[in-house]
Order: sequence, then C-alpha cells, then structure tokens
Amino acid sequence: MPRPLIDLLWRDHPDAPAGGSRGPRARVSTGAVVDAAVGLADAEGLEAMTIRRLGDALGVSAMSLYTHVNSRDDLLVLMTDEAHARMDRPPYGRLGWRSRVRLVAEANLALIQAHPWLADVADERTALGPGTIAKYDHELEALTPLRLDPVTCDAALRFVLDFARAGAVAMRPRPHAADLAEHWPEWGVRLAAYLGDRHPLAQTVGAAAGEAMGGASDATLAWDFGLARVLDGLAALVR
Amino acid sequence: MPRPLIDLLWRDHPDAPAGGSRGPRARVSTGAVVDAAVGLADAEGLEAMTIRRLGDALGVSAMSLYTHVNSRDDLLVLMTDEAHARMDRPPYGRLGWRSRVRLVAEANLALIQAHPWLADVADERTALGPGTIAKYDHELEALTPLRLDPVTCDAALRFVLDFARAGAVAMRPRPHAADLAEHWPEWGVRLAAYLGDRHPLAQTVGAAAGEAMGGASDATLAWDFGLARVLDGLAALVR
DNA sequence: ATCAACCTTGTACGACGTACAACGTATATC
DNA sequence: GATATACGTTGTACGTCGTACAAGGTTGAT
Repeated sequence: MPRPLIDLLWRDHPDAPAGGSRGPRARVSTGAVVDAAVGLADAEGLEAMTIRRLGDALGVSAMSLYTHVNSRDDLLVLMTDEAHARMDRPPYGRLGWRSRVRLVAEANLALIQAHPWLADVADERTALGPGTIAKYDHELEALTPLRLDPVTCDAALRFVLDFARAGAVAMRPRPHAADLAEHWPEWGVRLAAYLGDRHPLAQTVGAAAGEAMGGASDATLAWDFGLARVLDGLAALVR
Repeated sequence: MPRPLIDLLWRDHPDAPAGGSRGPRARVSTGAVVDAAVGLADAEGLEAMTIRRLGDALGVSAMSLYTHVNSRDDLLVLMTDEAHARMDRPPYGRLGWRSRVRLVAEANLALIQAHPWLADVADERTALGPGTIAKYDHELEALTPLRLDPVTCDAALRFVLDFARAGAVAMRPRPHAADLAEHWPEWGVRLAAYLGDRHPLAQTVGAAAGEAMGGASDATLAWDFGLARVLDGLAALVR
C-alpha cells in the first residue's frame, strides 16, 4: 500500500512505477501536494503545514492526501527535495575556489531564507531525490579545485553548509525575541540587579552585541565574519 | 499570576522575589520540575517531555506544574539555563587561544551530546539566566588572547558555537537513518537505476562518504576536519 | 455484466498544551 | 479562636494534531 519514499522522490523519472490504471483518476497529484505544502510552510511556517490545512488548500479532504503521500514525515522529505530541486545551479566557469565556496554559502543562505522551515527539517541529507542529489553534485563541483579526497571533500562541503545553515538561523526572526523585547524595560533592570558587578566581560560584550542586535545588522556582520573564517580555514588546505 | 521568566531563571538568587507565605507549601519546587524535565528530555527526547508525563514523574497532576512554570515554552528556557549551569568551567590557565577554543568547542559538543534536546531548542542565547550568562562569560574569556573588539568577539564565539552545535547534530543518531538503513537493500538498487551514470561526482563522493557513515567514524572525522578549519580560520585574525 | 483496483470521505482514537472553576489548606488579621 | 485571604492542587473540557479504519464511489479490465 505505501509507495516507497524513494519512488515518490523520483516520481517524475521515466522509470518510476506508474501504478495501475483502474479506479478514478486522482484529483490532485503528488507534485501538487508537495507544491502546496511548500507554499504553506513558506508562508506560515512548518507548524502551520498541517494535513488538514493542506487538504483545505487543495480542496480535498485531509485523509485523501494519504493516497499521494505516506505520512507527514515523508512529505517533509519530499518538500526538502523539491526546495533543493528549485535551486539555481549556475556554472562556475573559471572562478577560483574561494569565489565558488562563497557562491555555495550564499546560495544556501538564500535557500533557507526562502524556505525557513528547511532549518527545522531533521535531516536534509537523507532526502535522496533528484533535487538533493543535483544540489550535492553541483556543490561538490565547487570544491574540485581544492583536490581533496572524497571523504575530505564531503566533510569540507558539510562544513560550509553547516555554517550557512547556522547563519540563516541567526538571521531569521526568533519567536521569543519579540517577547524579550516587549518585557525588556522591566527585565533589563532586574537582570542588572541580579548580575551586579559579576561577569564584567559578559556584560560588556553582551551589551555591545545586544545593541548591534537591535539594528539587525548584527547577523549580517556575523555572516561576513564567519564566511571569511570559513574561507581562511579552507585556505589552509591548499597552502 | 504568571511570574516573570527572568525571576524564574534567577530563582536561587538572594534578591529573587520569594512569594507570599500564605497557603499550603508547594509539594514540588520549580527547581525539581526543571530537573525532572531535563532528565526526561535527556532520556527520551524533547517530544517525550510532556506536561502530563512530567506530572506523573513528579507524582503530581499535570495542571499543578503551571504553578511553578508559566508554560512549556518557558520550561524549555529554564531547562536550557539549567543545562548551561551544570557545565564544568575549568580555568584556562596559561593555555594559548588555540587550546582554549578547542576546549570551548569540545565542551559544547559534550554539552549537546549529554542533552541532545538542546539542539532542538529555538534560541539558546535568550535564556538570560545565571547558567547561560556564566557560560557566556567563561567562553568569552577563552577568546581574550585574540584581542578582538566586543562585537567581533561575540561573532567569533558564535562561529565556534555554531560549529559545535552542527557537529553534535551530525553525530547524534537521526530518526530517519534507521528507516533508511532498513530499506537500503531495496532502495539502493532503485536509486542506482534512477541515477544511471549521471552525477558521477556525487555518486563517487556519496559512496565514499556513505561507507564512512556506516562505520560512524564519519562524524568524528568531520568534527576533526571542521575544528581544524575553525582554528585556522580564526588564526587569520592574529596574523 | 461482473469484478477488482483505486480514490475519496467521515468518523474516531489517543495524544498534546492549557483555560477554567471548584476545592482544600495554610497564614494573616482581628 | 474566628474569619478572611492568598495560594496550591485537581478534574474536566476545548481545540488541535497525525492518522487508523471502514464504508462508499468510480473507473478500467475481464
């Protein structure tokens, strides 16, 4: 009964199992379900992407979706692959590895900013669909000038992608931040009272970083700083 | 009615509001609730840490917990601060910045391995309790030999902590990994058929990385690789 | 015409966080 | 000592979730 996830991922491939021809035709396709799910999660977050709301959006009952998708968890994998498949993959041309790595990092930042729920999906790497593999291939190609062995190359890519993910998470507005800002006039003075003159280093740096946080330029600055460190760190491999 | 979160975080501080003396004494303390929550989340994951199960574990009704904690979300913040407070903070002595940064990274790896749910908590930085601030202060101290301005120092620390978090996430067993391994005999051949000879780079590197993944030494190797890159990246600041 | 395969649907179950009101218990005040 | 007040505890209930299950409708194969 449940179609294997691997076949759902590759549903557009010519060799994918077509399924019998009996019975009424499906009113919605698996692809339409995935697209609607991505749209809903983009607009309102992953927790708003519920089976019932998805059914409403598609004009179909909630349970009907289980014909096209085995479970919500599987749907998350399909969504992930779909998001990866939509990414632009411009050729690298004659760019050096620094520019290439920068492109990869920025593309992943843009990816997670366009689909913030990707940061909440458990494992983006086990979505072995066409989009994810094409992305993987394209990103590995960026690292070829570094001439690394396969395992190291994979580790280097993970290093860059983990940085990009963390940067994207730091940039997205956090739910508690609003609460904190709201209560800050009251909480700030209490915190100062609790702290007294202890942890002067944390107080100094925290105050400076906190001010920068207000301007929201803080995350961008941290991104630039981190990306420079990533590139310098990788540069040590080719020296 | 709801005690401010900031006061709950600093509940052990002498200046913390004590609350009236009327009425029966509480059968459990806020600290006990937090400890039990941490234990439950450590043992069975964050999604197993439900209000009802927590009440059972403490021999108290579910709703009774709302006397000590304003909401489950607040409890997550208290748990985060508690985990931070429990961390060891050995003095750095005469260690150079490389050894210090290594210590910070490894301490955070151990932290998240001891409390995997920390990786799922939204914002670990806005838990402005005694544990979190002490941790922040101690980690900033590791970076003092680099002689960075406050904002850069904060960015550097975030860079290290984000790396450590990603490394810990890579090491923890992922839920889907078991399913994937289970179906791999069937899925592997289908995937090979779908791929054909396309994406040779991804296939080569993926196969090598996949084999390493089976041995579980993969994540450790990626950790060593990444930590070396982090240190080399930071070294470029002091040249 | 019959059958089998397939899609769709409504209902239902057990979980979740938590609002609400009732009840019991301890101290403060007189 | 009597009373008022504040506080802890509890059971019930609401709306949400994912999804198991069974019934019914629709289509092509035989």
